[in-house]
Amino acid sequence: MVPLYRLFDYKVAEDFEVDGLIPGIRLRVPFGSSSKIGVLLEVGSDSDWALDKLKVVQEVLDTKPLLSADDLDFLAWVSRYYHYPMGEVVGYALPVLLRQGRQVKLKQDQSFRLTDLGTDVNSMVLARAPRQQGLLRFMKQEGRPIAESALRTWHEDGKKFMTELMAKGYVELCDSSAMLAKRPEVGLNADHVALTTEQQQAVDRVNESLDAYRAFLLDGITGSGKTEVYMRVIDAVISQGKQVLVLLPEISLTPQIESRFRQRFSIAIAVSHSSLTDSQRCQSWLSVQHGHAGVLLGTRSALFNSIPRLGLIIVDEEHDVSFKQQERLRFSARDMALLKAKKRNIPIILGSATPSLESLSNVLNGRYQKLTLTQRIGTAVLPTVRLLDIRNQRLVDGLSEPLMDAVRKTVARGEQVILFLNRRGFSPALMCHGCGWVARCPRCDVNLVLHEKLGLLRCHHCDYQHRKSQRCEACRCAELVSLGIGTERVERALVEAFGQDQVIRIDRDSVRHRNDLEIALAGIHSGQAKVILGTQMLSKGHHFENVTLVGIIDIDSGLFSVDYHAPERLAQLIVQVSGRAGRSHKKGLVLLQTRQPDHLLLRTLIEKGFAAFAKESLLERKAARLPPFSFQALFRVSAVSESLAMVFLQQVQSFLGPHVTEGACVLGPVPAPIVRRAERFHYQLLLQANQRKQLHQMLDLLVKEVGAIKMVRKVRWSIDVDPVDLY
DNA sequence: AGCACGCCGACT
DNA sequence: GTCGGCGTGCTC
Repeated sequence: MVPLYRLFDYKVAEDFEVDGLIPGIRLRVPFGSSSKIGVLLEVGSDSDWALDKLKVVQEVLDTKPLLSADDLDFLAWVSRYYHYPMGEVVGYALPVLLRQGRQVKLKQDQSFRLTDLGTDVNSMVLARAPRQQGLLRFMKQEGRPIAESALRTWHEDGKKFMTELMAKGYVELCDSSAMLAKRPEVGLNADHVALTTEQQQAVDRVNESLDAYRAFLLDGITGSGKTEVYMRVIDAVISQGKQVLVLLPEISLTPQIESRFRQRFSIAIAVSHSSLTDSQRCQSWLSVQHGHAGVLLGTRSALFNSIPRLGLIIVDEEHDVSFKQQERLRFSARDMALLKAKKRNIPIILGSATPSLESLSNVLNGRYQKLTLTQRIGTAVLPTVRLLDIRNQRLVDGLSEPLMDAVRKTVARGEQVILFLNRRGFSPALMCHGCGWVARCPRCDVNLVLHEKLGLLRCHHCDYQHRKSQRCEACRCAELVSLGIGTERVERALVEAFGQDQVIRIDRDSVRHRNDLEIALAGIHSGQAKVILGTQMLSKGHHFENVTLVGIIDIDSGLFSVDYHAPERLAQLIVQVSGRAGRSHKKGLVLLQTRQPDHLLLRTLIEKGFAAFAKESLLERKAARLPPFSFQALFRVSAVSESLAMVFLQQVQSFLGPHVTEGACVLGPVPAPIVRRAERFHYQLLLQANQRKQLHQMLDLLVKEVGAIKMVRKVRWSIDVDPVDLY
């Protein structure tokens, strides 16, 4: 598994038993001066290389393939689509331990059940061991065996307490495979929850086409019960003996869904995300690959798990940008999930309250079937969303008087406020009043952000930082002005108004570690903090009961960003935070500060909702003769010297000229961290093309061509394809 | 990506 | 003399 754009041929000894050579097995092979683990992709009798120059396979590591023909086909497609070395892509599909060539056995997931003694005994005998008592009660309540893996979600040390109970003779081990083979007849309470008509229709639609590819967009507002729909469909799929892949955008969302699923399904559930240890991850991978786990719940990398009996894919919060990996293999898990579903000929559900425009466009052109949930479950009321016209308003540190007034009133009522500002630091630019000099990053094409408290100027792209001096670095005069506002500056203003202990700031600077966030969230839940200020970080997955006012400090920058996805992201944010304000007991208020109160898209969003906004946006794009979705390829070119990088870029540009039909080539330094000296020169080349085929042809040619540019062999590139009209 | 090989400066 | 810095090229 090497990061090279080609494959390597090997031979085996003549008397070798060839039957064991099935694509997908691991091999140990000599490579250069060392040896490496490789995955067998193809078996053949000839080679482009001279046969006597081929080296001999050292060891066959598996008897059964770890990756099926389907998997390899999918990986090859990914490799081609993103122009990323096959070796690396295959590496993504295997957990670290297997990649290292280790022999790992799937540990049998043990299950525990009550003995007769345990069933009869009164749990009060364990009064002095509350945890054991709790566990015993839990098991009685469940009335079925509990798998060891499920025990861990009950309590961190669940296994320990179970061992104690076993020693006392209240529980015993039982065969978990027998238990997993069929669903217990005893339905769990969740099954008794009646579905709304809409939910039932959605479930029925999907269930009608469980045996063929079909893409569904489950468009349901916050609190409309999407998860319940997922669970019903999953139930139908696993009772056919098939497996389900559920992709979630972030780790923080996995535990809640995991526990809901575990309560609901008796079949083994595997989870996969970055905070597992290598060994846990490997076990989880194997349990899915062996077909033991019926559901795989994970973040974007779970897409690469080998899932032999895959029967359904669910992508929850499909609009979320974290489905797109922004490093190395820049794949979009959402797009590749669609591809996988298509290739396996199985249904896929994309769920969201604020679907991506790509999805909505695909609904319009008939490629996806839309399932809509409009009713909220329970009593939650949607808040009022209002534009706050700040034209001619005096802003103090980004806050207008009407907004501050609303904040004060809310706090006075003993309720909480969330304010959003998507910019960290004190101010996004530092300028000299005397000569106009602006602090800029020496490595990137961006302004440095002032972090006042730390006395630093920082680059938010590459983490470059240096001390802020009192004088202008160009003319040495002392009149430096901070332009624009960041969270730090707003925090200062809020602290002045409400006092230190009433205000809490949540952004990447204030919460460095996982624990920091938990402490901050605890401070919010306890009600001590009245005004919560944060970046996007705060907008996902957290529910605060007492928040009745949400303010977004600056929405205009989202309307006029160079990124043409910015308006929909803004709209998604607004809808998302609206779901956070005033739950259950009280109607909330969402205030949006803007100087564009008549902006068509904004008005549409607020008056008619997200669906109308999206429709309008699509029409607007059409009117502007923009393709609904263009391709963008991003090359990160790193070369040993700037002049070599330039040579490469010129070659590429002249080469691309005739192949790009529409849209410009943008050439320039890319903001990127400097890792090693040799990677000093990063350039990005942004391409837009109308047709996927053309772009791919172009990239193929380019890859060949780059090999021919002798001078710049050290150039490395990665290609980032923007969401496309895939199926 | 690793790793070897090879070419130059500064050390016991 | 040779140790080790990194620039260059190769991996079936």
